[in-house]
Amino acid sequence: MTDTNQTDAVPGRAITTPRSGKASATIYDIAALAGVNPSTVSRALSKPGRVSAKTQQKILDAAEELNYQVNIFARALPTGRTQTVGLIVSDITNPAFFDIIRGAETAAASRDYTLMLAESTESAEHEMTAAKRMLATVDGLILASPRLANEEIQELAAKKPIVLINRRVDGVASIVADTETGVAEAVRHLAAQGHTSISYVAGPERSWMSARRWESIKARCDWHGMKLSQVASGMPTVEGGRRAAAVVKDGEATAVFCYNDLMAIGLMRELQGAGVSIPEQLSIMGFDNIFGSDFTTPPLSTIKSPLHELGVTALSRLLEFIVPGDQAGVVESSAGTAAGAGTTAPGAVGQAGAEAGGAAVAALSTELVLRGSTGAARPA
Amino acid sequence: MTDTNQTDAVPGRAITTPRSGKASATIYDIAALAGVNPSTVSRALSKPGRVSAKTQQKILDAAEELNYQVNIFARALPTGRTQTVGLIVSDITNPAFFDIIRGAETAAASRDYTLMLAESTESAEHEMTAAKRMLATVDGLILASPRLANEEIQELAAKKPIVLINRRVDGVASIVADTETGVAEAVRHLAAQGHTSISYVAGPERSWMSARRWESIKARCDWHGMKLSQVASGMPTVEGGRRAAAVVKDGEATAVFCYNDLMAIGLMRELQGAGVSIPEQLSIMGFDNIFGSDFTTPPLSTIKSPLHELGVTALSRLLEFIVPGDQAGVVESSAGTAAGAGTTAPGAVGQAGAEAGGAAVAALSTELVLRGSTGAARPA
DNA sequence: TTGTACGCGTTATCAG
DNA sequence: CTGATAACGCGTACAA
Repeated sequence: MTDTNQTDAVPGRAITTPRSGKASATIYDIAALAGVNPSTVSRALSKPGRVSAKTQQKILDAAEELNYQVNIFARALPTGRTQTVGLIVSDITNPAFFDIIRGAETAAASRDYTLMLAESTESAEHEMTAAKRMLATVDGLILASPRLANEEIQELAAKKPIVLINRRVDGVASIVADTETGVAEAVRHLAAQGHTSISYVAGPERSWMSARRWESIKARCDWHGMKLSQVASGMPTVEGGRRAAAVVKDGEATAVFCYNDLMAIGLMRELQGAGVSIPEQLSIMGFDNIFGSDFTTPPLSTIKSPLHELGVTALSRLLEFIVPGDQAGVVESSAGTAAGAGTTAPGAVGQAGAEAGGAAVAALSTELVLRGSTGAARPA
Repeated sequence: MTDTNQTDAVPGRAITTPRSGKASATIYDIAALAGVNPSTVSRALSKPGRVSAKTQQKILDAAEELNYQVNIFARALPTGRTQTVGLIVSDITNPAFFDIIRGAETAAASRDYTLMLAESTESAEHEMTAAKRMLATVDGLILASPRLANEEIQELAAKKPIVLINRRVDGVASIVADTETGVAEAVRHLAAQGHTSISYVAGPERSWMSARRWESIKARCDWHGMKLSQVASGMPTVEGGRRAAAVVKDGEATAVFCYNDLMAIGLMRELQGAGVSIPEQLSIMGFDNIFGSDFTTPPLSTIKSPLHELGVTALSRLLEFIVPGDQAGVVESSAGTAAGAGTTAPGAVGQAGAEAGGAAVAALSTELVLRGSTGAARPA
């Protein structure tokens, strides 16, 4: 049987489009069934304990029988809570994000929150549009590597709780991986291999993280007395990396850091296509350790980012703002710092920044992953 | 300055947690400002045209001034519409899905819908949980490669509009890529290279698409008089592919199809690790053409799926159910088939399946991408 | 502990 | 064409 049409199922049977899937049960229905008042039902279901054990049971049974399900919109109206959080990433197709996404999604699901996803396609404008749309619906928002200006982010943060990933903005909560450790290892390794001149292929201009990585590398190179230069900047994609190949090839550096793995892969492949052999003639180091970075030949040396943890942590942090009460969901129990920003009043000026539990920090640090794309420096 | 703490921003300034971001304007506010009745405002804003031009203008101006924004929850209460659709994928970290996700997200955003994302982590149970949670919130749902049983899917479809990707279930709308063309090309190619015995590494038991691909391959092999056997089945991941290596190695087949690229990559790498050279001793063919499939050595030959289009099309189709009115958003203008399932009454039995515009079909077909992992059959 | 009554922001159904 | 008014489903002071 040929099977070409892509739209429909078995012929003869129409696709069922439930116009009005029988109106699901309300607390009124269950109140009637249990012989109590709707408000009692509401109490029993939302704050267990403020109702007698037997009525509680009756209500629960009735709810079960009618397989009741709260109407979150009706609930959202009086409370403003939606049990939903948003996540905006700059590029869904960048594998670096899907670990973040999964981390956030998993953490959200485990706390009975639902995740809304949007992407900005590397555009500040799109990002703002998506953010605004989401803000109407969501209890809080996570911005991963946002391209927005600081003021725009603060503006958003004034409306709903916001947590940033890999970005710092005054007055806004943020989770950022510590680049220092990984970079220190990486530069030390390169130095040991005889490299003395390094270059950095930067990411987008608006990328806070790209600047941050540059700074870290710069600091370590200075320390080792190595020369560092930025040779280019472009889209954080494979194509962006390819575009940088020409400049890199003409440079004198014997090793190059790329803003991320995507660029590193693009750069490497383009260079190889032009006849330069990696790592004999040039060492290449990426960032993030994304899916596929070990598929290349040679496999990519890179600085691994705690992507998954970034997502999980950001979500936990966001939920702390939204539900100041519970401490659940945080995997590592940080030292002892109990009071977070959650308990401080709206405009309170507390020193919430002081807490940096040892465990949590370790979990968010970067780490060198040595593979085949780096090696000894070519003779001068 | 050392930069180790991952949680907070600049010291001295507390993180702002807007308890009550100034209650945004309601239609009452704008009614007062425009000197009309709230209900008139509602009309003017929701169904333009049913109000006089001048009051319309006054209202629009007032709304602009107060930068009014509908409260979607309040709206959802009477109407049931949320301007939100859900997408559930089986594995967020599978690159095959992110093109689908992006396609759906983009299409949704362009129609002013927001996308909710969840994953089932290859578990039917998780999938059901996620689906139920979403059902309460969304106007419709897309299930990409669901692991649910047919009855469960029909059960869901009875409540809200649902569109399946790469899965067929009686009575439920679905978008599936046509495997035939790509497979035909692939098998023909293998036959020309002298292969006479092929094997198939299957995906999960519950994967409808895995069975479908097997059938397509089987049909073509029969046609060419080639021998085909299924050697294994497992998780559709790199690891799953690795696990199949042992069995494949002992088999007599000189070429192997894998359920997807992830498995193909895993299989290839494991085999190479065991000393077998690809494609000299064994040809490997993947499915989907995911990100990274061209990074391997040799680069993977594969059958490309129209991932992005799958996402876009599924979303458009879903919206046709939700908003039967508009035809926008469909990129390719199909031949002439105007009437869709949208106009049929709830329980109507129409032959909605007959329409299969030429353009749309072509866009969803698969295609052979020949790279280095396939070659001439090894001598018997 | 439980019932009463009202508000949340919109849409929808009536009259006028 | 426009103005009242009643839902929509739930939370919650307040009273009993």
